[in-house]
Amino acid sequence: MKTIPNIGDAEMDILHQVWELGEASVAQVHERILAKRKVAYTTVMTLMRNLARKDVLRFRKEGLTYIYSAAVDPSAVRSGLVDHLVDKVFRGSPAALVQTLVEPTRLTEDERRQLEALMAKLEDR
Amino acid sequence: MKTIPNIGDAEMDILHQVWELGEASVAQVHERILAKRKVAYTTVMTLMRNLARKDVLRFRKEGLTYIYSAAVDPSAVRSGLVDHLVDKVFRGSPAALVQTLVEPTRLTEDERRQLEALMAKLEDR
DNA sequence: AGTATAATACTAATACATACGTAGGTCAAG
DNA sequence: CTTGACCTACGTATGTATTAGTATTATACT
Repeated sequence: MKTIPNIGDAEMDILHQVWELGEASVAQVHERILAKRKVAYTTVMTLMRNLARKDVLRFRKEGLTYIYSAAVDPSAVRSGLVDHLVDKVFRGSPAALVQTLVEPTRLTEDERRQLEALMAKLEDR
Repeated sequence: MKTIPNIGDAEMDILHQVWELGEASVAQVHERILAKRKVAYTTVMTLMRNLARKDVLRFRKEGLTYIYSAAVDPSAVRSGLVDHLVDKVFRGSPAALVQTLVEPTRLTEDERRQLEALMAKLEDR
C-alpha cells in the first residue's frame, strides 16, 4: 500500500535519530546531529519538514513546538533501500550483494561453502 | 586512492551496459536501454558524457564517434555503493544488512543459525 | 510593559540527476 | 553536388537534496 519515497543521506540521518528518540523536537535532533557534524538548526528543521511532507515523519504541535515521530517502519525503509540497491547494482541478485559484502573478509574455505549454500536459498526469494 | 563518485540510477544502468559491452558507442548503449525503457538518444549521450567527466567512463574518438569504455572496476563500484548503504542505513553493520536481506526468506532454524555464525565474522571487517 | 529567547515560516542558493531539443558537422549514396 | 543519416556540441528545463539566512511569532522573565 504505502511505498517509501526516496530518502537522502541527510534525511536518513535524521530518521535514525527520530527512531531512537521515539518522539523528538527539532532541537533534540539538532543537538544529536551536532555531536557528529556542524549543521544549522534551520537546516535540520527544513529536513524534518520535508520528511513530514513525504509522510516519513508525523508531527503534533505541543504549544509552540512541533513534536515529530516516525511514520514509517525501520524494516520497511531498510527493505526498500536494500531492494533498490539490489536492483540498481546487482541486477536483482541479493546473493551477489552478499558476495560483495563478504569479499574483504577472511573466511575459511569451509565457511565460504556454507555461505554459498545459504546464498543459493536467497536467490529465489 | 581512487574514490568512486556518486553514480545515479540512470548512470548505473549505462555503466552496466558498458561493462557488458566492453567498448560501446552511444548508439549501442542507447539501443540496449531502449529495450527496457523509452529514452532519447541525446539523454544517453549526456549521461555518458557526465560519466566521462566523473572519470567513470573513458573514451577514445574513432573518426566521428566516441567509443566509451569503463574506467572503474565493477567490484570497486559495488563495494563503494554497498559501503555507503551500510553506513547510511545500517550504521556500519553489514550483518544488519544481511538480516534485512534474509528477512523475507524462508530459512530453517538451522540455516539461520549458520548464517548468524557467518555474520558474526562479518561484523569485524 | 519590554526584552530576551526559542521556535517556526518563508525564502534563497547551490549542486546534481535526469531528460531532451536544436543546431551544426561529416560522410556516403544518389 | 545535394540530401539524408548519423553523430556531437550546447543549451534548456525540471525536480530534488542539501544547506542556511532572515523575518516573524509566541512565551517567559524581569
